[in-house]
Amino acid sequence: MNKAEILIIDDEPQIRKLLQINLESNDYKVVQASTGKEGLILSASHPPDLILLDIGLPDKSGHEILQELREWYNKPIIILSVQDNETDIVSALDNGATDYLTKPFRTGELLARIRSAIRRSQNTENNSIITCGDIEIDLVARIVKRNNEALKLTSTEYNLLALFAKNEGKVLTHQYLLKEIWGYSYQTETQYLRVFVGTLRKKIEENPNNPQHIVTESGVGYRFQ
Amino acid sequence: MNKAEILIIDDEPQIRKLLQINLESNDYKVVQASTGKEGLILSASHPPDLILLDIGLPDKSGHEILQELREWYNKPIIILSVQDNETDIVSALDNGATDYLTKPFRTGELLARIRSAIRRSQNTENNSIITCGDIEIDLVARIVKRNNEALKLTSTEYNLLALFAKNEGKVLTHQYLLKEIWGYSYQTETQYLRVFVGTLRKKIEENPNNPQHIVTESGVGYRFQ
DNA sequence: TGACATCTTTACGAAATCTTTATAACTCAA
DNA sequence: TTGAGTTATAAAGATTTCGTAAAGATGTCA
Repeated sequence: MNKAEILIIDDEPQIRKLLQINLESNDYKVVQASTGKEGLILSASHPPDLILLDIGLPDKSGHEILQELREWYNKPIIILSVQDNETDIVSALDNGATDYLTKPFRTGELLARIRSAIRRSQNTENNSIITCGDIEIDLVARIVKRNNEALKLTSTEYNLLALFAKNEGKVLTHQYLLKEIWGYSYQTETQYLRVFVGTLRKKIEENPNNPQHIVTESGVGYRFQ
Repeated sequence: MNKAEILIIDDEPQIRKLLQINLESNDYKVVQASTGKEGLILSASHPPDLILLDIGLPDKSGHEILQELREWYNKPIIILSVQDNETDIVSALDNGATDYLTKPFRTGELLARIRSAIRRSQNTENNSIITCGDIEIDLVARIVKRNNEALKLTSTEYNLLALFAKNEGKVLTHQYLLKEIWGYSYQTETQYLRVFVGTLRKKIEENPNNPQHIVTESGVGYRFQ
């Protein structure tokens, strides 16, 4: 199998160098762009398997690059952001970013997220039965099983869980979840989410106080895994 | 035994070719149609054992084809859909689709779903008698027995029960049930369902107050098991 | 026509679910 | 350690959905 190819779009040479060394030593092929414009051209001329995009770029803001990319590019885009900029992260996720990392990041985490994003994008097939650990969701029969035992979920609980499962491993923002389940005008009702995530955890988690499936991403949203 | 025959209705030649190669190498006979209209004609002149239907067809929408097919064709119809079009999938299932796959799909999964759909349809076909716990339904003779004792059901009650039994374990939405039993224009008359489910439960359940066969899925529909 | 079976409609209490509120627990940085 | 911001949990209140009985409507058949 060929090496997976990763495009880095970041204006800081040190960061690019650091990423390059880490990624190449883990058997990825690396392409670099120091501006958003250059990144767009490179990705169009030879689409990479994954893009690492700094959201704080100087020429065009990273957000614009993200939107332009997403008009045609549907492989993973992982956002790099300085810490303490949750608004950036949330809006990037809402605009189709696959995942995010805050600088400075641990390389172990970086590699793990890259692996997971690439794996998911290769398994694009969208099952009508989704299995995730001890949880199994039959989207046609509308049945959820845990350790092969059927669970009783209300309609909203089921819809929420199904949405999570279809986006396994990916952070879903509060806004996105609310919009998908309750509708456009409910995007501020985050308390609904807390309540329903709570009841779901009671039903699907071994230990609801230490959830393994529905993980909280504070300030951003939730992640199902 | 003869080869099972599969009709592909899809406007993209590459997809048809891909499917054809995979299916033929797994000992299915393949017939192809590039438009919905052609598919309807072919299926009518020589009914296949299973239909693969692209929901995003150009001439008539796949949804219309599905509806027309389901007026007389009761073998499996598996929907092919592009990813991320949940509304399409849900409405296809409501209109009687057996299962669905999103493009791009892994061929292993495709074959598994085809096998499973054909197996199920042969069961209900050859047996013509569906057994479910203490309930036994003879679809040819239109006779229902409970603990080997014949039950007296009205025509509507029987139709409803037979529809449930053919979809054992699967949640059937109010919409779907109403459309199948009463017709397209009755999709909002959920009260009919309550009344008839009530009388059915009195006849087939050990304890109608705690139904084991016809389970209600609040806000969604009912499930037979 | 009238008896009978069946279907449709209405009404209302019961049950399930959703929404809201209150409060506790947690997290992170000053 | 405190305090602001965020999240979790429980429980009360509101709303929706469901089940049942029964009355009215329709149709069938002798």
